[in-house]
Amino acid sequence: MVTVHTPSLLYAVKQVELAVRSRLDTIVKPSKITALQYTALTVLERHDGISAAQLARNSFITAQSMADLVGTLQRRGFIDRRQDPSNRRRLLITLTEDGRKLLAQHETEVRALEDRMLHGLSSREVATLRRTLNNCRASLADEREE
Amino acid sequence: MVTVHTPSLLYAVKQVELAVRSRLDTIVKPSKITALQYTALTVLERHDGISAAQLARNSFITAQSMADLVGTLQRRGFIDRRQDPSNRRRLLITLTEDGRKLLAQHETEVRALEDRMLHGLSSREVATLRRTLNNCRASLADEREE
DNA sequence: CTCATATCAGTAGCACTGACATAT
DNA sequence: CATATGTCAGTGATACTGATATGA
Repeated sequence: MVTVHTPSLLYAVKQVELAVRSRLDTIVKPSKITALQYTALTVLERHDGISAAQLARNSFITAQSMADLVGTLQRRGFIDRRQDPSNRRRLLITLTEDGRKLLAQHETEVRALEDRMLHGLSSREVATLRRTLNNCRASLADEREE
Repeated sequence: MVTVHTPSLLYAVKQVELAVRSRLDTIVKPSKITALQYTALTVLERHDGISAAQLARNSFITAQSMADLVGTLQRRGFIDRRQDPSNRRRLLITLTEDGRKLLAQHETEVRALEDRMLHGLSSREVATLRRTLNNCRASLADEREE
């Protein structure tokens, strides 16, 4: 019989993400959006004027997949896109007022969700988690290691 | 200061998960399975004789969604299901020899992926990450807080 | 010409709700 | 009766490949 030692940390990350998505979906469901769409809006809030292609690279998915997501958010009126003056091929994304309202609408509950996730952890442990996760993300994104 | 506090840790977890899924999909693609299917097999390896319903609860998805995944793995011959002698309604899942072979086939690369994710972290930091993620998962799963 | 960006078309996997049968 | 498990049907999202057009 073949026995394999499974990489439990890859799974631990997945587990937390699954739990977060489940809870987040419940929170934003009244607004008829998904957890992924909500998360994309929070990214756009922090990266105003980004393009869909940049967003796709940042999210480790194809430009085509991101186009779907962005198209949905635009049709729903949560984002606007306008040509980059310095490169007419690029369409820069900005949140609309409706988009910002949507984020504000769920802000309290989402923050409570994060607090719940971090329940029982010291501020030092939270800081370490943040730093460690950013490190993991950077290591996985590093093209030189491919 | 009028700064909207965005829940950056929820996003940090999502980012790492996206990166892992992207890399893992590439690794297991030659076997014509997805990262999620592979991950499910690693869970079954550690929880032999679990039911699909239990697996669904553990993964924060519906029993119907899990039935899809389990059905695929069974059709592909990676798992078997047999009636629980103590409850004929339940179907207990076990890995087949093919399932174990599949896991063994990608073991080295998947372990390397985890090592890559943890690159630059001390063994102490890795231990802390493991403990912290388990804590996050437990806090999010806790029904009493709903 | 090459590269990046955006898009269209088609396909597959994933996850949901609702309904239903069966076993405890 | 209620509860848990499994399944079927239908729908929507997510993400992929391949092809195409356009601009730097």
